[in-house]
Amino acid sequence: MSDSVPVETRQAQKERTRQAILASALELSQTQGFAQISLRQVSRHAGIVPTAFYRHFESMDELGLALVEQCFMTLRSMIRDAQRDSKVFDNIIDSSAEILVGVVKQNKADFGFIARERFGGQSVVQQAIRRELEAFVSELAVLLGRLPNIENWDTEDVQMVSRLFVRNMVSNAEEVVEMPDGRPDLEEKIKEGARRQMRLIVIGFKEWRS
Amino acid sequence: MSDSVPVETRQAQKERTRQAILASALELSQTQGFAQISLRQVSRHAGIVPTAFYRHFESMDELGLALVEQCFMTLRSMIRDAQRDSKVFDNIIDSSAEILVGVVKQNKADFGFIARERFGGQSVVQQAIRRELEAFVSELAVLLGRLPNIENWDTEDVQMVSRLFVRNMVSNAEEVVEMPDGRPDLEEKIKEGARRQMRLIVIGFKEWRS
DNA sequence: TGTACATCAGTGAACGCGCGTTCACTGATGTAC
DNA sequence: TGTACATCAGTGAACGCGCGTTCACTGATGTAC
Repeated sequence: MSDSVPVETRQAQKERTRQAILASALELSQTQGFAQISLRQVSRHAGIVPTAFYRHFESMDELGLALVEQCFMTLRSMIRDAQRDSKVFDNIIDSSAEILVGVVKQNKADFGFIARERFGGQSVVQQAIRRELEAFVSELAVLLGRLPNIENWDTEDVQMVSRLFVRNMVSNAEEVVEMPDGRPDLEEKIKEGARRQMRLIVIGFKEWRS
Repeated sequence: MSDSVPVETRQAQKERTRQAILASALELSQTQGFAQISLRQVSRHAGIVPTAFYRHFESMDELGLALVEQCFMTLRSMIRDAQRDSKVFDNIIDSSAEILVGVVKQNKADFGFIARERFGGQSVVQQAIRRELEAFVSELAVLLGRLPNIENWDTEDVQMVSRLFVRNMVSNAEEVVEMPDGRPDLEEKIKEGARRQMRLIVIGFKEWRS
């Protein structure tokens, strides 16, 4: 291996730095909120000089949008996995609560970002998150519309229930994110709360329009 | 009226300035979020010099806490009025939705502050809001516990339902706050959504524990 | 393969700016006599 | 009532600091021959 053979390609090194910037921004925004962190802080944490930041993002706004995209990919993959999981068919409520709490716990940073920056963030980031959340409500509405009790509802009602579910999902995610580490008792409590809320809503389904 | 007779007492003038600071901070945080605004911006908007700020608040943190208190007073007075309103007894759901949308619309700034700073704000402000919201959930739980369907539930269940209501209240408040002015159609849609969500939860009450 | 040139991620100095906070001050309001 | 002093909300200059952004640069990686 001579000196002229690079250990890593230029492209790979650039990608590594980009990921370092994204990870730094996500970590720093956990304590302070994305809108409060500076380009210089992110760069410092990522181990580059402030001017090098511009090789990857035009501005903090653009970095924020990249983070939104990343966090919603995590959220979407959660739903995809839940759909594949056969246990979900046997017991929608319990397994949904289980999956929700588990996935959120594994991805606190991502879900925390969505919950936190949905309001209070920079307006560009806020708008992006709201757009994504609204899209997510519609996607979930399609899934819900296939369930036995709901298949004959009109579109607006299904959309409303979907919104109710997403809201509670976000709220529960917020709780898990706030949860201190190493407190399985609290985790179980949140899971139980999520289960009860969903059961309450589902019971409502049956009697709806009566 | 001689020159030596003051038009306004020193104390009254000081209170006026304090209110100007609070109002300025509330207005400025609507667009940027409280954590993003500076002591100098608030002072400028209130028509005083930055150093005069310190005559009223020790820091921006203290100003934030004062705003939290102010906003929750608005929220509590909403509930108090709702309890007094006799229409509420005839039709809890419809009149609650009506009151919620109406009051929030009249106090967009206050409710917006709570919704926005609950996450993403400075940590002191965040903590204060969460404490107040949790207290509010408990207060509402006491009221709910007196309702016919619920009076025999165990405490935790009532607390959970109360949390569900408060969450949806906050979510609906968020929607009203985001609502552009002069769109009665949107307002009606939110009101209708709130009505449906509450009805859904109330239907769940009846079948609970079945 | 070796050489000569191009690319471009990361550097480091420099800039002007708004920030929070300090300090000694001013002058209207309030009070004691 | 008038006078002399105390109080204190608001002033204005000054400070050091971190910020975003500019610019010319460096030197390893990539490419053409």
